[in-house]
Amino acid sequence: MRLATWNVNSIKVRLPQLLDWLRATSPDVVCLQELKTEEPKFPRTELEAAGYACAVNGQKTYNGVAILSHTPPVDVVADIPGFADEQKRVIAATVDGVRVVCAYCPNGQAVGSEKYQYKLRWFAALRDYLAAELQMHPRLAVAGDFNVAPEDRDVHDPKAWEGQVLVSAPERDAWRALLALGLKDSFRLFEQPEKIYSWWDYRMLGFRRNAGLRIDHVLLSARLAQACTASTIDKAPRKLERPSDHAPVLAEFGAGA
DNA sequence: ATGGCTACGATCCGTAGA
Repeated sequence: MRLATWNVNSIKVRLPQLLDWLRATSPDVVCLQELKTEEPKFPRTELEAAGYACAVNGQKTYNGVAILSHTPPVDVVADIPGFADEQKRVIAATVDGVRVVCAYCPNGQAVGSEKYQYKLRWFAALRDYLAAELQMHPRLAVAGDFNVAPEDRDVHDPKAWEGQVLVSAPERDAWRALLALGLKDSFRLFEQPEKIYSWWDYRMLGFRRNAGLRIDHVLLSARLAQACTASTIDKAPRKLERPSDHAPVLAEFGAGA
């Protein structure tokens, strides 16, 4: 199974690129974030024609997540159960016996802001949710835009970013609380080149300068981590005209999963 | 020089992203 996550920053604008990328890459499961559209306007027909069933949790203008899969997703659950939240940031489904949680974690805007407090509350709720999911599903993958660069090596200029939102100590603590559940960062299961990122600012020639952050991740339960054979970031879509500011992240599992 | 871009929904600017 090949699983991917991609923050597309508007499904409407990025649909042609997504369809091209699905044809070129043929992932079995794709987690999408920042659809920025309501479910009725989600391009279900086009994606079904491309061979993907869709589970969608949409919202006008902001947020919005979906799971696409060759095998239709079952036991679909939207949002974090028991956590009151207007924002559509989570959808979960089971595909081929793998429980997939697609997450668009809050940005946090600025350390200490109202949105930052919300981000930390949200991560606490996610941790509790994933702890319960792990009890039920030994084969669990959590894929999405986490809006946290876990370590300094995930940051192009750690000195400039020190203490800022996306890298601050409380955010990294929230990330490590997910790892403490037994989840593994798929990308770090393997030797990787240096300076690999998943997001580059549209401004300041961010991509050309490789001034990026690694904030999009695939977390795996122990069982899936054992069976994981590769995890990569595909920079190709970021090079296109009118790209998303995020690149897709992939994780692949062997038959032993 | 702390901006610079992109998307959205309402205009011809404000909000948000990260």
